[in-house]
Amino acid sequence: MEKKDVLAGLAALAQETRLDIFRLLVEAGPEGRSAGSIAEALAVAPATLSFHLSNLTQAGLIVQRRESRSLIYSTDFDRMNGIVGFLSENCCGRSANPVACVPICAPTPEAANTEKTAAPRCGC
Amino acid sequence: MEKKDVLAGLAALAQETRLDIFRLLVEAGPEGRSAGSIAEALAVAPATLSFHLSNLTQAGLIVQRRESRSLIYSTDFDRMNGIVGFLSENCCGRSANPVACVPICAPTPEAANTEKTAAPRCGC
DNA sequence: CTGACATTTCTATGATTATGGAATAATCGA
DNA sequence: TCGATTATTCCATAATCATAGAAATGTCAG
Repeated sequence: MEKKDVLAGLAALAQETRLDIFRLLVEAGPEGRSAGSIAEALAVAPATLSFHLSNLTQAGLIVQRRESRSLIYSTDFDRMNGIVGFLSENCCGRSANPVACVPICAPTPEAANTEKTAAPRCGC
Repeated sequence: MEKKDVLAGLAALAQETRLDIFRLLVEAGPEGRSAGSIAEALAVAPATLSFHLSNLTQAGLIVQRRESRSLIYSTDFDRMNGIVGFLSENCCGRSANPVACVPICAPTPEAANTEKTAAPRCGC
């Protein structure tokens, strides 16, 4: 994960409407939701929603697929995890006080087993 | 963790200089670094650095303490974890496909034992 | 092909943010 | 107290971003 990608992701999430959209899609899971359904749920004007969806998509946080006349959006969990991993990289210089930094973000043991290429995480 | 706090945190991190500062402080751990040391490491003008440090502090991501003439800054890991937790709340409607959302951010088993008031995390 | 629907792109406006020079404030050794 | 050190606040300028109306695009049913 490169810094500019992380910056784009954080900038995308640092806006109330987009944060609402993202959380709605996290909740929706892999099935996702249509643009119209999101617009209705959040009471946002279509043009405004489209602007934000485009922003989130360019940041790589969500992906789009077409289903008939609707465009369905869903979150890209890998990208999200990459951003979190970037923030905790080299935590405490990879040593020092474990109390302070262990919680930041470590995969669960089950997840670690099935994981392909995990980004470096702070386990200190 | 309230939405406005999460937004402030994300907005603070969504800026290159501040992201650099934050990561430097994550690496430094609980000991932290002085403003001057940060300015030198990142080659940022004092007024500009101060602006960004103030921003990060107001967002609650870093804390300040005085040590003689220097102001020492260090990260607030709890706040960081709260933000990550907020992003993954209600992941996949608390059920559904575990493959998709498990990795987002779950505390390690050891951390879970010693934890006081953990924010809700996505373990699906 | 036509009309209805779902969503995006275009465009203009108003609002927020980053930068760094200069001045100010806090701390400390002599 | 004086001067040096460390860092912040003030200020003006330049740049970026959010919003939503109107027009355009893509999809489909009949």
